[in-house]
Amino acid sequence: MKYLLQDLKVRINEKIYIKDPESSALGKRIIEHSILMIQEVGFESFTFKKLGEKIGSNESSIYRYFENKHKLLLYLTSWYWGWLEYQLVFSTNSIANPEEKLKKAIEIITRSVKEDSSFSHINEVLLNKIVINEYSKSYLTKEVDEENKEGYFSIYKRLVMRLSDMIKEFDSQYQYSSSLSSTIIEGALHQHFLREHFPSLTDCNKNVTPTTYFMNLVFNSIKK
Amino acid sequence: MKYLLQDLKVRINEKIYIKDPESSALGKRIIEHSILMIQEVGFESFTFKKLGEKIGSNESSIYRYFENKHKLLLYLTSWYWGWLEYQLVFSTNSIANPEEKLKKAIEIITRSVKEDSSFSHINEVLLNKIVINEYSKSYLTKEVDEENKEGYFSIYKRLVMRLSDMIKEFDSQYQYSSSLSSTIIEGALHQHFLREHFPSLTDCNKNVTPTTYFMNLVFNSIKK
DNA sequence: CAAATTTAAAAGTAATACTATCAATTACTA
DNA sequence: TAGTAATTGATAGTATTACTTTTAAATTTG
Repeated sequence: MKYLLQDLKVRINEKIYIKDPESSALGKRIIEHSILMIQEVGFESFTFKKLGEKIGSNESSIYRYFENKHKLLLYLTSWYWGWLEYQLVFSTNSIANPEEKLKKAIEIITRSVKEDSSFSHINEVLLNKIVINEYSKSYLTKEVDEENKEGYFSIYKRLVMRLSDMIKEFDSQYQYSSSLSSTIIEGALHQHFLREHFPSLTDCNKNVTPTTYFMNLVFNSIKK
Repeated sequence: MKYLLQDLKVRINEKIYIKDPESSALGKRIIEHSILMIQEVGFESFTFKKLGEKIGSNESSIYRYFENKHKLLLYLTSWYWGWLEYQLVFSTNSIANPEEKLKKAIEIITRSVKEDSSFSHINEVLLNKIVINEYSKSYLTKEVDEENKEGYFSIYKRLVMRLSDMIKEFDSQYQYSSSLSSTIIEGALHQHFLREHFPSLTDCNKNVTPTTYFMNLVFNSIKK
């Protein structure tokens, strides 16, 4: 898997950035250290000025890559969903049995990332944490409809639909495959968050993972 | 119901505010118009300065009630959850049958608020929309653990636990009542949001409500 | 090697998120 | 009902954020 991903580039909507950060050393440094910094101080306290200082570069240089930090968040989270989508497709592609396939899909989507693997400048473990803590903020805005029209969320939407399709393939009678798919993807992030910060609101802990819970939920609720 | 709620005051953790907004006319105007304004411009663009202008009062006067807009959001959402909890308890209290009780609970928690009812200065319909769009932002912060310790989320937690208890009452064998409860409460907000902004990611629409979906999900997944 | 592009540095602007001071108003209390 | 306390409004001020602009130096590319 590692090897296969080596040269994969996640394709991000070009309107999200001004200049492709993958196209230069500075761009890659911006991505690398923005992940470290957002994880460290949180998205609210994160600024381009601080990031500039950290990477020994100037604020204005960063603005030539991203219009603002919201767009950078869109970039990072799009990258994450694209990376996850790749894993999903790669791992389920060869599975013919719909049940097995769906099981594998849920496993990949709900597990937490524990190994920083394939991309030199992108730490997927931290990026996973950023998605858990910050992804909602990228769409819970007044501009969501415009940005959706521009296609800023298309990778995420494609992922939800892929899982939805697998649910339908497993049980063509089930009526809520899209809602269930979006519930799993969003709900998994939420359960990971609760496990960390509100343990009394979840049954997930050291032993029980969100994967266990969602696997049980899905396979009990459909195809009875 | 309306009449019964008339004199109910939702009890909010005293550390959330500096001065109780229920204790003065100005305080009530702050609450009333902050709801209108946050709904109108979104939480990010909302400022105490703008609110002051709107209500013909001074920025600094608002700061005497709330430390910052984050605390105000905590106040508003706590109030909402407290109000919802009251409805839940009131409506399910007399139901003895665990299945019926749970059904009623899910209905109350997942429905959208369509009538501005009981409190003169609080518009519950708009507040419901604010909770859908902004609630996550109140806990997806670096300060969440401290604030949780201070009890800022206790009403919400109590609500999740109440629903969790009802699930357990209905099926004592089910192992994930807390996770399921938190999934329903958070997931309902999410499905309402998707219905509005990402219709392709949900099966909820004009006819199918989040209530329909969650009712199906819950009663198929437990007590088989 | 020259031209084009990219980056760094510095300075500037408007808005945000407050804090402090003081005077005017209102409320409460003896 | 006068006196005191509490509340509010007005003004001003600070530090930070979220940018934009300009210019010059460095780097890349053809």
